[in-house]
Amino acid sequence: MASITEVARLAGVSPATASRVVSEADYPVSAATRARVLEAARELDYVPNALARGLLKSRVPVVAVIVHDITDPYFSEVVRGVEDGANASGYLVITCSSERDAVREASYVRLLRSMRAAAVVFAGSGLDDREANAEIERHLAAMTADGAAVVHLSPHAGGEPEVGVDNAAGIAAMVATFVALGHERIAFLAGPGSLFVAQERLAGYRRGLADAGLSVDERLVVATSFDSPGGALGVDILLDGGVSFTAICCANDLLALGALRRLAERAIAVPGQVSVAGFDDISTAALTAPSLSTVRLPLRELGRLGFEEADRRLAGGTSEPRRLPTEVVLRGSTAAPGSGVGR
Amino acid sequence: MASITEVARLAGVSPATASRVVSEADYPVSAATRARVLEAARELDYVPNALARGLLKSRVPVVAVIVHDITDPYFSEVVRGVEDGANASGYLVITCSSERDAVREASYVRLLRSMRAAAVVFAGSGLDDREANAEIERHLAAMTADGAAVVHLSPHAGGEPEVGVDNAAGIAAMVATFVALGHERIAFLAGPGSLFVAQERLAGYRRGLADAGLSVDERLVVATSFDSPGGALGVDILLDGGVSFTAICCANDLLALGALRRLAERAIAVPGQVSVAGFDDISTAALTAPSLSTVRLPLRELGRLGFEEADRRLAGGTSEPRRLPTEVVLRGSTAAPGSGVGR
DNA sequence: GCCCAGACAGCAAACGTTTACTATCGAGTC
DNA sequence: GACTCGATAGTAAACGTTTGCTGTCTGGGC
Repeated sequence: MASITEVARLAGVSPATASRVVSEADYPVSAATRARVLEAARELDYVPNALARGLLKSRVPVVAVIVHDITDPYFSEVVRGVEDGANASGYLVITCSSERDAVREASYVRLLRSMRAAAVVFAGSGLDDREANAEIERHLAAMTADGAAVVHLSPHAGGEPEVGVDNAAGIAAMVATFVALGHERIAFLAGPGSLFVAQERLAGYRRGLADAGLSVDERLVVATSFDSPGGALGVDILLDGGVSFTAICCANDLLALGALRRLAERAIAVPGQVSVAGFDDISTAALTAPSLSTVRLPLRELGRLGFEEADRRLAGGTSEPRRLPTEVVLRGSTAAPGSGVGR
Repeated sequence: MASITEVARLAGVSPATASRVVSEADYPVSAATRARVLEAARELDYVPNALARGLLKSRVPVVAVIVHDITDPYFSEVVRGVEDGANASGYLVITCSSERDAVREASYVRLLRSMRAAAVVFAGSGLDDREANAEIERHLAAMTADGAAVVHLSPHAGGEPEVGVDNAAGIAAMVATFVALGHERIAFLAGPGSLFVAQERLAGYRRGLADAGLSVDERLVVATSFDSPGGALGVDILLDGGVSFTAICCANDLLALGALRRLAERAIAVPGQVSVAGFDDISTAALTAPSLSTVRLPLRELGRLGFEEADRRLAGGTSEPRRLPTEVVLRGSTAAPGSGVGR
């Protein structure tokens, strides 16, 4: 591959001048010289070496997004949002999927540090591993000290996200919607208690019930994994527990999808007997039968704002934490209380 | 951030020696010296600069995956497969989403070239843009000449994929399954004719019918976009066309999901009146009601093998093109012919 | 007692840029 | 006519590694 030196030689100028032309530096170069350099660059199919450039500037125009699971629609939507912003600003986006393994997350962060990535955006909440988290914090500290930006989009061990979503308010709004429809016995599929987001959403459920003057029946709160098998399992636990309820509120859509499926398998009509609602509004939520009522999160915008926050920090700015609003979306899976299940 | 020079100074050795220790070079270093260097590195929280290293080796341990749309489960599953392989071999995976825009794809490839990525894996098939494709080819040529690996997982303008899936055989098998169930009037939602994959799948449909001694009714073949709105639109076109059929075979699951939804909206029973099948077996295919019969593609394995092929090429090896087998998965959306629709 | 090999360590060049500093030149200023 | 200044161009250092080459030292073989 041609280097700037060769371009300079072909154009009959010094590497410095060639560099000033191709990197569009703010430095005067005569029109004639400029043209000759450009022509030489074109002829040699010159593409600047980002490594050499990055080595000098100790930063490479890359923003990394760390997600729990790239196949989870929640995350891919956020990633797309980050890309929207980043690409418009000339950054490349690296997506790193930790598979919910803190050690893996740590090694990604280490690699990003070693590559001098300009920014790291954490899309998911923190994981549960003291040692790995300590390593991550060390790397992050070094990176920020070096001028890189770090942004969280979910609550994490270090505290509040710089840009986030009001999880608790969202769930509370869904609960209020159920109550308005006439439901009083509302179950909650909570996801794993170790996840910060799950904790916030559970808190929203409690708050929603409290706001409506209803008390929480702990037997109706079940914690499983954060995916559709977890939803199916949750329904089994609920049903086999025998406690009565007319609605199931889920901490995310994947749980709700699994719940819908298992309810169908166990011949329980939705929303005839039981209403179901999810959270996130992933694209498949509209495709199920019945279609899923849920709480829409502006995921793509969350990602975009996450990038913008990073960009602002990169430029030396700063700002207040920000919480994006959510919106209840009613579809086919919710209705006034039906016959319910349990005694 | 500490450099190897500082580590060397703290350990009281030369940078060369320090480098040989931390990079685990095949060069003798006395145990005592080694220990001192390691200790110094630990103390300074030293992390090697991947840019400097890459500049010297003119390669950075990164493999890039180029996808059409990161939110499409097909692609995220493939990406995960690539990650499986790459992470195990010490590579970082960069995911680049072209949004089906060849210009954007070209600028990604250019950036990857400038960053000296070790390998580029194209997950989706080529796009339709002569000029952008020419630029991409130029970059790719330079990269391969420089020792990088390029792997395609789908048919593209340059020819057959190095590792791929037997699309035509998969669709043909699905058609054969329909025929075995007793269907003779099988519609096909084809996706955009400009996509190579879509072309292969359409060919599979034709072959499947031919194998069964059935002729193709062109009025039952409808080309739309490759997503769920496309599926809904396709159903509308078929239904409004008034031509009779008892089954719909779709070129991918997203199409089938959209079709299922629209059929439900138009009160057509699945599989009571019409059977539906998809292609890909994305995870939501099992979550719909009725659950979707489809053809399972080993997407994750496709990604993993794609990485392995790249790895092999990086090591100077080469190999024959390879086609992965598919498998028909029967779920709730297919049955023996029902009353059908149309006259 | 001399020579040689092998183990170990350091020097310095090289990778491809960018940029602070210096040099040249012509034009305007007094 | 000497001086200053702005516009251009070039020189060389620096970013952080790796590695070929050149030593130095120790021990063993003769």
